[in-house]
Amino acid sequence: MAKRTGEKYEAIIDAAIRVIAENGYHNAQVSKIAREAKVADGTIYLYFENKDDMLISLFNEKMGAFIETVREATARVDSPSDQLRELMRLHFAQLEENPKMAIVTQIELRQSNRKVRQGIAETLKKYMDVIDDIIRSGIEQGIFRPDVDIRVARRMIFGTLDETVTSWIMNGCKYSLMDQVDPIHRLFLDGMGKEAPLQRDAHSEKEGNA
Amino acid sequence: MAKRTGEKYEAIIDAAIRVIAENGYHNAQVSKIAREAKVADGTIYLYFENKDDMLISLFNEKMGAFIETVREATARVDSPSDQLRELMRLHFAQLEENPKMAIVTQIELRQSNRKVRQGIAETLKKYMDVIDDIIRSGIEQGIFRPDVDIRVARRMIFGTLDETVTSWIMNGCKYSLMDQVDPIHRLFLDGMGKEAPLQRDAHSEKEGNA
DNA sequence: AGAAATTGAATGAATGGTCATTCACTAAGG
DNA sequence: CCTTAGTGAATGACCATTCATTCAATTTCT
Repeated sequence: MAKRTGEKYEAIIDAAIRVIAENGYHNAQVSKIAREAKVADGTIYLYFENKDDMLISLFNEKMGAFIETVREATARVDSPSDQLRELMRLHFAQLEENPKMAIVTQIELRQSNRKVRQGIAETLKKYMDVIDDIIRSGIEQGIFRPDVDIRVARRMIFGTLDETVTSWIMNGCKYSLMDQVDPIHRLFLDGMGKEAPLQRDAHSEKEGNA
Repeated sequence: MAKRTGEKYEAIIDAAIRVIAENGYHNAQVSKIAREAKVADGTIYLYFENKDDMLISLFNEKMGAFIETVREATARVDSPSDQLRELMRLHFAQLEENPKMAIVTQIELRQSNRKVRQGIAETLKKYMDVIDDIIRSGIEQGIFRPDVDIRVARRMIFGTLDETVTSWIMNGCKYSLMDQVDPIHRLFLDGMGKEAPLQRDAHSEKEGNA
């Protein structure tokens, strides 16, 4: 029971993406997905344990492939700064190319229940690890400041990409995400502050505040 | 019909926060919220149009008050850099102080349907405006680089704070959010890159890339 | 080869459980 | 005695999941 491959397996996953993106999570009934996949309701249960399992598989299948792509692409680049840019480009490209997938992962799947979110979290963790690796080698190679906290930087990077995409979707996918790569990359590397060493040292020296 | 004030009104909202935080959005039945508020199921419909309306009111009520606090606090500070720090401190303080509220706004309410999210978006927009104002005056006062795109910077700021809080919750609220204020603030202002003007100019000068 | 038996993928109507919402009723205050 | 706030059992809509049934393909038998 619950085959995890085959023509119908993929047809169902792709249909689920379309149905969820078009109708929203709460209106994505199993029967609607089945109809879109040109399959009977019951067939879905030959390929997935239940609806949750289908959603988790959907995410892991697509996100897993994406992470592999990012791993390969960043491995082909030397500078961690460029690796970061490459990751951002792929992140945006992937979602810009496939807005329905973007809607599903950025908006709709976040409405899922605890179990689904747990199944998703594991895969997401792998993406975080890719980001961590880039930051770590940036520090080791002396490209990034040695005192950046990897976890803090990772949350900034992921949080910014995520918010950028969410906001893009919420505004109807009108502009190009790819145009944002360089401004964001610059912001990550150089910050928004004017070069003013004195001002900066003032903060980092006193540290404690009420 | 649908009074939007009174003792019970607040009791219901507070009960909803507790029930949703403890049971998750999908197990927060109206009857459970009513019981927690020591009120009959039907009473909820004297104060709210329907369940959605209750959730939207919950968010707007609490978030609205928070935004007002931030507005007042940042108005008492001159430097946009410190205004930004103040906003971050309040953002983290508010959620650290009230983890149940944090769970509801960061995790559970994101599972709501389209209508709820729309109701929420409007209030969230006001928060974005506060962030925009800080960035804008930072640029005007020459504290921030004149070429930062306000929208890009805003998404970085909000996205980072949001991801930081979500990650804090997902890991069981074990560490202090407040400790993150300075490292993040530093990252926003100075970036993660080592001071290397030559490297930076390389990017900003050529611009286009395949 | 042809007939008969077996398999199991696929079907989709029926089921059962869950909840948001309603409304006929009660109680308290003026 | 009338009004208003509050009650909670009953209702009805919704939907994931099940399972008896179909049917095409494959295997076994004569």
